[in-house]
Amino acid sequence: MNYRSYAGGMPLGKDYTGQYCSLARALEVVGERWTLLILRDAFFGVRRFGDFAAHLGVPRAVLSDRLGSLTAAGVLTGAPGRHGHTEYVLTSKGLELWPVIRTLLDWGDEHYSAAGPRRVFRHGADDAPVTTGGVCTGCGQDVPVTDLVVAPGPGLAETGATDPVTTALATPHRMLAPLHA
Amino acid sequence: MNYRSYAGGMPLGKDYTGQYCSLARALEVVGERWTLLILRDAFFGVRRFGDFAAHLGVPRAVLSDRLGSLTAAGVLTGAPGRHGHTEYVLTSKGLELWPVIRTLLDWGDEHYSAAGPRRVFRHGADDAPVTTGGVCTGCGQDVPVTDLVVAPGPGLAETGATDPVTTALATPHRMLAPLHA
DNA sequence: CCATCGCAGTTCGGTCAATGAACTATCGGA
DNA sequence: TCCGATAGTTCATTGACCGAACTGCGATGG
Repeated sequence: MNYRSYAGGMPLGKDYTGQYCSLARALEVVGERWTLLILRDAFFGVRRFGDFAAHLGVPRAVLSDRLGSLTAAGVLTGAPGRHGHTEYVLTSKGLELWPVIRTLLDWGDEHYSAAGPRRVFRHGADDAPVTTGGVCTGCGQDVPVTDLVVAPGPGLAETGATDPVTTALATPHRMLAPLHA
Repeated sequence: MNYRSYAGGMPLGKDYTGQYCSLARALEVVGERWTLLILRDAFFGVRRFGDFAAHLGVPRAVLSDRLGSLTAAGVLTGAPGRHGHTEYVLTSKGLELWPVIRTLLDWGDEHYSAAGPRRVFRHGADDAPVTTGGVCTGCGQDVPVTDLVVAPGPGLAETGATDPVTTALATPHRMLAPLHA
């Protein structure tokens, strides 16, 4: 059986036909090159095509394709924004991907960042660190991603990058808050 | 043996140069096509080249490349097995990827499996379900992946597949226990 | 001791996606 | 209406993926 029929075609050539596993289904949606990095930026508040392109260095054709696939899959929604430009915002289905990104991020910090985490996450309410599992070490509550603040960690190196996204992320920042207010 | 060496070049065309983020580093290791499915099978106890190939339907050249990359990255280790064949086993670094696979699996079950989870995970000691976060709903303990039992869930469809891995996974099975005893 | 079998991994030609640069389209404002 | 900024497309090149066939090796058995 061929699952190329979700929403008018799987993300180009990246399906896993024959795998009857929810991991395979999930990877058909978020498993392509660049996709999780795009979503990470979306969690950080990036909403505009040009900001994704500048921050990620992804070819514009690929970015266009990925934003379209994610929108078709219901992970992002393309709302008309302030100046007539489309704004790509995470849906509730997309927000549920946060644990995936958080666990991968932590694994990368653990094994590929000798100087410690590159970014740290705190509870906006009491500024205490939040564990991988999403529990605030201060108040003990389960913190939804909308209440998280991301800040530079000890392992974050100077990059010299000057794009708006990198600049905005150099200071603590509430997750999902749009970079362009 | 074709281990595309990690020193002197990231895994061909799959690097994310310029991204100073641990997510990008992690994706360079586990973000390529098929890689997470290979690791999922490794958690399920698959250790042999032919079993991976038969269960996943991945081209053998790609499988060979991925197993080599993962071994070079220290996620798998290639120990000589029973009959002179190499056995690919997860290292401790690889075991730490379980939360990543578990969260993705749950997201896929949630959104792409109307009949419920395709597989369920229980605590081997008391047979109670274990949450996404790894906590046993029976005893409340944090259950390491080595103490998990995976069993078919309500959403698991009949596939007609007859390969050894699919067959072995049709009944409850301790995670990481080798399929070929 | 040699033939055979099963499994591991490589080779190879065709196909398809990623890349990067240049180009076009569209909207808002002066 | 003209202009500048941003979004998204086109296109030739490069490289990864695919699938099938092939090679090589250790174990088995007559």
